[in-house]
Amino acid sequence: MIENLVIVESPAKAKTIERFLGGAYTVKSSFGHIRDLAKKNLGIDVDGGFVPQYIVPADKKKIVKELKSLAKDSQMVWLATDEDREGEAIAWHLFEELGLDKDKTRRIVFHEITKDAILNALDNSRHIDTSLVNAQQARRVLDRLVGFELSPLLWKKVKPSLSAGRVQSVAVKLIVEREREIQSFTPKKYFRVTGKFLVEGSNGGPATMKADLSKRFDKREEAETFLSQCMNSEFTVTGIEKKPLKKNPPPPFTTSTLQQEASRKLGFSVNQTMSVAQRLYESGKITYMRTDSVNLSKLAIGTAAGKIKESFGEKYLLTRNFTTKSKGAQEAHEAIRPTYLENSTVEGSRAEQRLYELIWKRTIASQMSEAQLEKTTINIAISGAAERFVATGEVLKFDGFLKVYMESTDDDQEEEAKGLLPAVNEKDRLQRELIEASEKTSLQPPRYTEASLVKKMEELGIGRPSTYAPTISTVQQREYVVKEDRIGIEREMTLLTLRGDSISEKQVKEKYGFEKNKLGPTDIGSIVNDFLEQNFQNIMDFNFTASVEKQFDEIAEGGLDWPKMIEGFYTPFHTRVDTATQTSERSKGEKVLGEDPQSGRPISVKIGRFGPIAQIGEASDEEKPRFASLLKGQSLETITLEDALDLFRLPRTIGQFEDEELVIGVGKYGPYVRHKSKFYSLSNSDDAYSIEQERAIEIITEKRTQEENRNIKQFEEEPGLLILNGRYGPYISFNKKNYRIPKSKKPEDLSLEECREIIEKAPSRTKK
DNA sequence: CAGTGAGCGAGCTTCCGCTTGACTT
Repeated sequence: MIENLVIVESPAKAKTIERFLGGAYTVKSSFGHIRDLAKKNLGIDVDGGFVPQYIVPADKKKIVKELKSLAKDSQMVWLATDEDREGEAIAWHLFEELGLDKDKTRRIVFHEITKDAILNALDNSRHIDTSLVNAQQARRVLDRLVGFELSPLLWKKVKPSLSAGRVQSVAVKLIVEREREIQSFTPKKYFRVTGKFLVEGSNGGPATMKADLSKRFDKREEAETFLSQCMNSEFTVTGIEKKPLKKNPPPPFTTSTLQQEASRKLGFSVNQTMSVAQRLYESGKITYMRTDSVNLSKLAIGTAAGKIKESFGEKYLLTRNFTTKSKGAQEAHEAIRPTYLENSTVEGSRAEQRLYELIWKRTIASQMSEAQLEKTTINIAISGAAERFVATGEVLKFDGFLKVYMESTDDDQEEEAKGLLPAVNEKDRLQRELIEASEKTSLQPPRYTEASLVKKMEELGIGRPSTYAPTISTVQQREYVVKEDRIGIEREMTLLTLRGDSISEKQVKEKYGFEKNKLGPTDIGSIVNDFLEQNFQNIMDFNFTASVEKQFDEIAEGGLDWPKMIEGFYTPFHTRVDTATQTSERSKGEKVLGEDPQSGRPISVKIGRFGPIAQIGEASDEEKPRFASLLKGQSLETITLEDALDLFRLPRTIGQFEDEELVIGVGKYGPYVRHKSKFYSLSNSDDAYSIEQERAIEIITEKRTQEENRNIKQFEEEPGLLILNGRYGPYISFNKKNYRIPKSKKPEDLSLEECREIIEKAPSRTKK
């Protein structure tokens, strides 16, 4: 007989709690939800008042069986699932599925895993909150209806295996809309003027002071006129202003902010962040990593305070509580923080150590005093001109929390390092060293990163901490969205410099549009988005989730009947699905670009069976249409008639080499040159349309020498063992497996014995 | 490795939100 059975959601949590409670309590976990809607026929009896059909999924049968038998032997069962909508529902499903006795079941909740919080929870048990459970059922049923009615519609109208849903479809929409903003963006050119003035430095020697002109010029002529005006001007300090500035530390991490900072500071993908955090959590080093709360337990704040005093002194200590600002936060857990704040570092993999350190610093910083800065602004008047120069500088008076942590931003524009300004006095005449007018362009909106998309979704109240990473993966798996690098372009900008009595001109190269690991829509992504926008505007509205959430809240408060709410949504929704099924055409993103000058037949693009294609002529024509696949980086939306025509210029013969033809084409793996029926990939900088014989031969010979150099060493006794030169340097190849060569050894000097030893000692790859 | 681009009409795909492994490379 068990005295007390406590059921929580997470096994790591169960372990900790059992330690706190001791022998009279057995703590087990449900591993999340134990029941879900059946997958057949929606899993909802739509006509019978939206009655959900719940089943225990195959992978949950074992745990349900185990819990059931434990519960039977227990005097009291404590349902200690999270205190939010989902947690309440899990408790209810447990109650139902385990066949619990109402008199021997208690519902308890706590927001932090501390001994006090848990003991306190045991003293304040309650019953299952049916209204809250109903709100969850409404949420679940609505998501199923949307997902399982829209997805099959897409299979019919666009392509099999596609999907749509309340969350993912809006995530894709964000990406599609941003891309369109970028495509329709016209950069504005302007000239920014900066001046450098000679002043006396702090050590008495000469120094320069940089100042920006208060005005930008749209045209080069205006900038030039201004520079020539300055030739004879005097520059006088007309005002010095000093302002104190305070900076507060950011709140401790939530899932979303952790993903953002790990992306910016450590270059982690959201998936990577979550799996590293999971390992830290499982080994007891951090608190739960899926949370929307910025709250810290009293105990944690106390430990942080002690650590701060000890390491930095009382001056650096300022404890505070943060409150959440994000929409729909349910705050069932604490913020993400180290379990033991006294440990500033931990053991583990490099990734674990780095992420832990980030979490530790952020948590500690959140309880430190504000940073104090002094901002200085110096105004400089120009005789004979209405504009003025402004120099700004920031001096750190007291570092406060900045001693341990500085938050990063997504801003691509580099903040110029502003330091201390030299000491100048009002009415000082400044000597001009030079004045520059440099051409700039306004920046296009940035594409989303995984983490900045999560941030946006959180702002809109779409998705939950446990779903951010999976959603980002889903939209990429469906091929609605791709994560890729954009090389950008290099362009020339004009730089005008006034020095002495002359103005010189220079062309400066500047990179534009370079982006790494950014998200962009695919053609399918855009087509699906437009199809959904056209037929289901309400669901695609960024406020859809917020408005249904409001209704879920009413259900949770007992003021609204949940099947009624669902009916109100479903009736018009289902009608729209029916209409779209009957009336809307198949969406292939077809678009006529113009006419083929040679044949006069129309040129169009669309999604074909194997992806986007260009087409000359129509299927109904007597003469069959000609087809060509679009190249990587081209899209239905942006391809021009010229680009499409170019596609039909391949394959083409560009000359001869060793008595055989050189043919340029584009295949599944990109552009290639074919020679003697062998294929050689072109490099990124080669252009399939303009590449010439000479360069093609170069590519071929390069590849040949590379292949010759591939073999470093071979052994007669063991012909299957090779020492090869690969992309990442020399390695050993044996039995289809590759082995790294220790840096201390020279690959060409290795003996067979040494090779065997390396193979023996190679770590098994399944190890974490 | 380097192509295809109609529809014979099987049987499958799909949601969001809770949780972890069990699998590969």
